[in-house]
Amino acid sequence: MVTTTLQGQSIQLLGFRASFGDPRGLLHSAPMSSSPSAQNLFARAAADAVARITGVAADFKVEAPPRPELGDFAVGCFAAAKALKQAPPAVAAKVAAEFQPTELLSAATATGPFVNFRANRAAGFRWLIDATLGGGALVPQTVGAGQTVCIDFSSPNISKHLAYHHIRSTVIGHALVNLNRAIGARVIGINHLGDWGTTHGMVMAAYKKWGAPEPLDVTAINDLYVRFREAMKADPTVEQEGRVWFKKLEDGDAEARALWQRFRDISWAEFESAYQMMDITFDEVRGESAYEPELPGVLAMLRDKGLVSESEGAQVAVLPDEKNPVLLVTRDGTTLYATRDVAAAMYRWNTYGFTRSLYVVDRGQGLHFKQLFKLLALAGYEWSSRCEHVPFGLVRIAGKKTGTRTGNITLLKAVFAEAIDEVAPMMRANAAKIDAQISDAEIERTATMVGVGAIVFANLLPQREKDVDFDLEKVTSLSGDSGPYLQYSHARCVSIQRKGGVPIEHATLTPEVLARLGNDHEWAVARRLLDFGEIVARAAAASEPHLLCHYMLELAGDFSRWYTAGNEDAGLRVLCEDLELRRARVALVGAVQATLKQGLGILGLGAPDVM
RNA sequence: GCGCGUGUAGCUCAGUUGGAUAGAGCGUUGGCCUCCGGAGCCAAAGGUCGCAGGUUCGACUCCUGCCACGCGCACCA
Repeated sequence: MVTTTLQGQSIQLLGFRASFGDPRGLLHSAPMSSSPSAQNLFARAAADAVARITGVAADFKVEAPPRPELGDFAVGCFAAAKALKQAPPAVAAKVAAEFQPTELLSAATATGPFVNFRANRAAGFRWLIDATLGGGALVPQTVGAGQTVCIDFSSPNISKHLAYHHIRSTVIGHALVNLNRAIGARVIGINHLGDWGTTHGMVMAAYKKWGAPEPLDVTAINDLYVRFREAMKADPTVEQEGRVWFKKLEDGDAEARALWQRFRDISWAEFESAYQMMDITFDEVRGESAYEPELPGVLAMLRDKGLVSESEGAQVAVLPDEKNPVLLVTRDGTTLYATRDVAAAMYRWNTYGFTRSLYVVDRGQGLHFKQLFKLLALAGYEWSSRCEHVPFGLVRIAGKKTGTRTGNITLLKAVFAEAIDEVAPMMRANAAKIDAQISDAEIERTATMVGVGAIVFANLLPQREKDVDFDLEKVTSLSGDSGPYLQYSHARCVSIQRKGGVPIEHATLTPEVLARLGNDHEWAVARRLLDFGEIVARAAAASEPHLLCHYMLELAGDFSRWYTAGNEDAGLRVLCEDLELRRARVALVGAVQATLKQGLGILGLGAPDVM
């Protein structure tokens, strides 16, 4: 009922939008650049000051000076200088000389071609305490408001385990879901299960041929597949049996359907147990099979538009400037995944009317998506320009490519289990050291959070397009740039607040209280927090979770330096004797904790209170 | 062969639409526990940013060529 209504609406929408022609410029430039509204107030004030004093209307780039002594916000005067036909240092000097302090910015200094602004620290602390502990938000919801983003991620094949090489799509996709939600977009996270195709015919043929031990599980099903591939190598005619069974499945044969359903159910139960460990859910679990009823219509549509031709017995779509055509129907008359992807793309458009439709799939399938989007464009769907392949590099294990086809496979859950084992003893040792009462069940839960977090973070940290070579020892390493380091920082924040014994309800954090903050360590932390919103917006726009990973490490580093400084200089300690000052500092710790928790949540990591 | 991607410290990686002295982690060396939890902090050593040209006031960043490695290129997904 609801679906019908939605579809009806969006079909109208389609016609409506189509009449406006190519929306690419508008639709792509908006989400792809971090809009000025993602910048914090202070950075914007700095850019405005330069624009006002120089009289040059431009959206000046604001960055952090290379060294904090220089200032808080830097604006280079290159563009303004060009417009005014003056030397950049002269323009910078003029801006600095004419600058009048405001509520947000206290000073401006020219250093060469740069103007370095200093924030009014009191205003900075006030703003971020309101944004984290009050009703505000560090991430402006306006950035993604009104956008609808479909994200196809994880999407494993049934009848196989969730293997380690699935982790990047799963983890990157999950982070993108959270990033887009964080900026206020409506997000549909989609698990496009590989539950259709010749492969599944092979599994059925194998099952009929050899049977399998009961109770049937994914291992047994996958063994059938592997055995079938072996048999194919020995006798190529065996392959035909698989094709026959897939044809039966597509033709609606009852036995084939029942068998397929069983394999699918068993597989999904297995996948779900792994997703649960990562705390991942999907808004839509819709396999390729779901599009099967629509395929004849899709093919007819493509034919009507003159896009289908025959080649070597198969039906293909020939694309301009492409060496190979898109295969739509095999010579056996069965469909291929490109056909189903066309149907899925149309379904998503008709159902959701997306602003962006992301496919978080490994780089090896770049050609497939390039051709898919091209085909959609040829078919007249201008919304194909809103579809984006979000590619990522290979996962290797000990330098070797992984995957079910290469036989080099490591189960995701096995990797998690090893990481958890690695972490658990330390959790127990720490529990004894900490005052808090911790039950065994709690320790176990935290060990899972930290072990899984280590693996998740390690796969998010490098840029998407880089290959990652998996090394268990390194991935579960807890020191340095790791998920557990972030989680540890969070636990320390909670611990300090717990021991603080001072209330930090937002209403009690008066200007007088916050005025007690101000030393360089405290400010370094605050200054970092001010960047959170822009980082999240940029990571969402670029579909690059690693931007947030690196930011989180820097935030945790700033925080660590602050509380370590208290070891040598008692005057810097958060839990100082002066209760008003203590309250102000604990509030800042609370702001850090809230931000670490939000950031960890976006990345898909838990934030333990003790660990 | 064609296409896509990657090349930054011994190793793993950052480097924000071209901008200030190219930064982290691991490892190495040396410091910091009567210290709010040492999964931490500080310091030192370590770089022809693959190579060669070009554009620019300015290039790790943009363009061209080359080299190395990886991946993809018709009936699997």
